[in-house]
Amino acid sequence: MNYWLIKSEPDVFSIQDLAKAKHKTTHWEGVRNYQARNFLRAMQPGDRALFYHSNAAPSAVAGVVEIVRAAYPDPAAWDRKSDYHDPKASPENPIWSMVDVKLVEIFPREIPLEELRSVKALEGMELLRRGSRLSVTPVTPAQFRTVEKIATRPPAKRS
DNA sequence: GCCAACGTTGGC
DNA sequence: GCCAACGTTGGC
Repeated sequence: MNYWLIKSEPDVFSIQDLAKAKHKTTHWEGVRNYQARNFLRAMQPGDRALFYHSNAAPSAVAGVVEIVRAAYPDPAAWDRKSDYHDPKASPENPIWSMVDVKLVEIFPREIPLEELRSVKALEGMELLRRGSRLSVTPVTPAQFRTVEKIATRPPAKRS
């Protein structure tokens, strides 16, 4: 089983929206970056992912989801009316993939980016890399456990 | 809203 | 295949 981190702008789709969705499940559509797509394709049912709110105030990890369906074609790619439309995509040549994810938990408190940066055990996390923009990234089991642990206890005192 | 970092496009 | 121009992401 592998661990990941997936980003979403809460104004577009938040973890609270996921909690309200049917079966607390959604299609993770709209990934339009090849590297991120390839990570989507490496996901397997049972894998878990941190749900990160980007472009938020503050940006933060908000909870955990489970991958419940492996990658399959993202039909929004050839939907002319979709924000995620790609003129090069078609049903015969889907280009882009999506997975289905299901809510596991909303953390009792969000962990802001600034706090993640202060945690020694999270050094090297792709999200924290300077200029990192990938919306789907792998996370090590140790990093995943560290984030889960931090989420269930009060914020550390900052020096 | 600004802007740095990054990815993509297209002329050559 | 290089690289400038452009578009997007996302922190702040």
